[in-house]
Amino acid sequence: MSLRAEQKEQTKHAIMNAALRSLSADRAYGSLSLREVARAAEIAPTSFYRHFKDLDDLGVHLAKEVAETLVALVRKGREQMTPEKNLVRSSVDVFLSFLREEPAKFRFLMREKSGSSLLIRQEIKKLTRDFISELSDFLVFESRRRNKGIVEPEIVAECLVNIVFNMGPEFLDSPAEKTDEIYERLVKQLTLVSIGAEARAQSRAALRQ
Amino acid sequence: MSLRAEQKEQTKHAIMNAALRSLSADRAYGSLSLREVARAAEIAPTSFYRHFKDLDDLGVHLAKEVAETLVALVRKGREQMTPEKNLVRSSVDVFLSFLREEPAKFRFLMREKSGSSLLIRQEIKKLTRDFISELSDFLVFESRRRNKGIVEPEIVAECLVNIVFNMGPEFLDSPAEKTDEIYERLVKQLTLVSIGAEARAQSRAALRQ
DNA sequence: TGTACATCAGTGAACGCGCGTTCACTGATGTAC
DNA sequence: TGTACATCAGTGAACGCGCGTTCACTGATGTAC
Repeated sequence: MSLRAEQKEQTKHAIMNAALRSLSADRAYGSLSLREVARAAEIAPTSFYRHFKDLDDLGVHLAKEVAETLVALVRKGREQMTPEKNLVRSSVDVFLSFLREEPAKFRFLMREKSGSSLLIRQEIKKLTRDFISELSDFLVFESRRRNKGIVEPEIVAECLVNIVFNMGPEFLDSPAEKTDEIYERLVKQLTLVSIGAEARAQSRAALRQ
Repeated sequence: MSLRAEQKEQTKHAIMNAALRSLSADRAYGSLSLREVARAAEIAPTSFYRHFKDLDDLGVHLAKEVAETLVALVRKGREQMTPEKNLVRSSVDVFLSFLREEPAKFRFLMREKSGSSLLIRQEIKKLTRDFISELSDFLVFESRRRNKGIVEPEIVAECLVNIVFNMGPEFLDSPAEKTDEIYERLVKQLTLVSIGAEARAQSRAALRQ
């Protein structure tokens, strides 16, 4: 890549990071202004247009970056998985490390899931679908390894992802002393679904015999 | 109530309804302007201040109105419940009628749950807690009536509410021919949790014997 | 019931401000020979 | 390697616009006697 292209890429990422930084606890993406982002990225407002069509376009790129982070997260989760570890707890741990490392990305994801921009919402829907389908594959893989069956893994995966994502903001907003309680609540809810899935698989297997 | 007070109340509701109307599919509450709401309510921008401190204040009042609607919803659900009806399906039906009748209120609820205003978010958190606790009471009541146990009903209720609320936007955004598929997916997920809850209660009961 | 005064919901003009976007320009980087 | 030209990331000035908020005012409604 040429020097010029490298510098351009740098500025582009400076803009994206500036936008993420601006999305602190009390700001929705839709309330950011182009000038505000430019100021945070330390460029002239007009320079913004050299990299993105408008704020919507930037938002879509941010969503794609979040998607990449999530893909890496699942990979990390799979690697850290060992036969003796509790499936639910270790998955929650991986998710929590994501929350701690990239709170802004997670907030962006949750807020803009139902935010003002149609394009961003579509991108996030796509990313969520991909994440659910990854988890679904993983569930099938794990249930085989443990010689258990699983019925409709996509439904189970969607359920689990919903629960985990929904608890996320509560984690970020709560003081440190309450996170343990939320952690246990999250584990309990996921276990509930996991018990339900197992019970279903067993009754299905019993019928087959 | 005096004539003047009645007229004032009318205008106040005109403003609230105007705000809800403006929250169409692609608008976040945070992106509404005071002048825009005033225009929709057919009053002068300055008249807004006779009823609300600012847009945040209006948002909190909207959240309280949504809370009232939800309370009425639960009451309606309890009334429509008959011994022979499937618990999950009839609850979903009640929820869907709310979605169809008050789409704007539901969208407001989901969007501002993680929206830009702290005060509105707190109000919605409170309202959600109340709703979950209502459902939890109902679960206890129903499980007693059916001579079954239930373990940690609040956890189960929170789980169910998460799942139902999360599927809501998908309902509203999908074309009519896809709603049946989403309906079945929703029922399956809720059933999963309900099976999990039952399995847990049974194993708990077995241990006690 | 009538009168004189108080209240207050609703108003229109005006303010200063930050916004998104356009435009023509600069000057460093890249390219062709 | 040196030269002449092309590219294009970044810029500063300027535009018109809608915004939130203030203010002094109006006139219908309410109240006291």
